[in-house]
Amino acid sequence: MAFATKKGASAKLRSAAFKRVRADHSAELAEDYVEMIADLIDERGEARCTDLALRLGVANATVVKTMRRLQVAGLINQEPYRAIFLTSDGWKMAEDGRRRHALVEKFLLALGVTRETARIDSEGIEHHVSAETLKAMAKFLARNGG
Amino acid sequence: MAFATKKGASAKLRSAAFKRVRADHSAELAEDYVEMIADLIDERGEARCTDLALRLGVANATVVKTMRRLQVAGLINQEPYRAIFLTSDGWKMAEDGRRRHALVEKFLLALGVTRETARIDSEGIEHHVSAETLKAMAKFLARNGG
DNA sequence: TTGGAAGTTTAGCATTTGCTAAATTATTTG
DNA sequence: CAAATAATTTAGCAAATGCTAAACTTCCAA
Repeated sequence: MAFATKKGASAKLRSAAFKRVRADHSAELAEDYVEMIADLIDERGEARCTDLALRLGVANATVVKTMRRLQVAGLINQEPYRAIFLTSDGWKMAEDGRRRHALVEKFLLALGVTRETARIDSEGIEHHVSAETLKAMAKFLARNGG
Repeated sequence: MAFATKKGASAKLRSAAFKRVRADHSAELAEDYVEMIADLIDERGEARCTDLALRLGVANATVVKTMRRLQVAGLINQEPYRAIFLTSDGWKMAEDGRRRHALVEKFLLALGVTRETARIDSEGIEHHVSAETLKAMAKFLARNGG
């Protein structure tokens, strides 16, 4: 090591944040898919791969592959060539996501950004907001006409 | 298609947000690495793979591989077995990241979360905050003792 | 009831991002 | 200065996430 400075302890603390971000990313995609499946079921009675692909902006085959992973993860159920259903774990995740998403979006609106920006930014932000920060956002909303 | 509902136009709009998130993710890693290289150079005079690996919580070989990509992207310069230097593009990215990062972290603190949460959440959030939202955060800070 | 359009799946590929183990180079020290 | 220690690189692997093209089902309509 070129410069013998203290490290180790502080570095380990620091690295924890990055590890959390990396872990978030794996969960993130599952959450987005599951949330959208829930939306489709509510809006039109069933969720189909094609609709998912269209809304997420990915290819059909990508959705299919992801569905297999989600099934293995116990979040959805699907028979070949049939519509997609959420398991109870899936519904729980979807509803958690929706709640968080809605709150972040409302918060951004209350902060004064445009509707469009709130919609886009909340999509990226929602997965990285801890329970504590979420609570602080809720408190802010309560104070500022949520 | 099972239920003939309007789609297409609204779906394309919707999918844009997800596409932005996916695009953000590719940039995100580069930004984290570059920002940390800048920190190391400022703190201790040079940036070494080992220190990066320690702080980011990844294996050494992972850093090396990423360095090659960053070099191809024109963000860093490095001779074999030597320290890492930022190009001017690299410095620009690092400074952008630092500014955004610091602002988001201060904003979270002003919102009332603990120091630790602000540190961790800002790490994940900073990459998904648009210029407009950033400006709104700055305005909030100006009003609320930033 | 059957033929074609629409939807789904499979196969095969690429990239990113991580890992461990082994080989190589630099540095420090006895 | 040579041996030991530390740092770096290479090689080879794996998983996640994306793609296109081709094959297969399903379903509606003539």
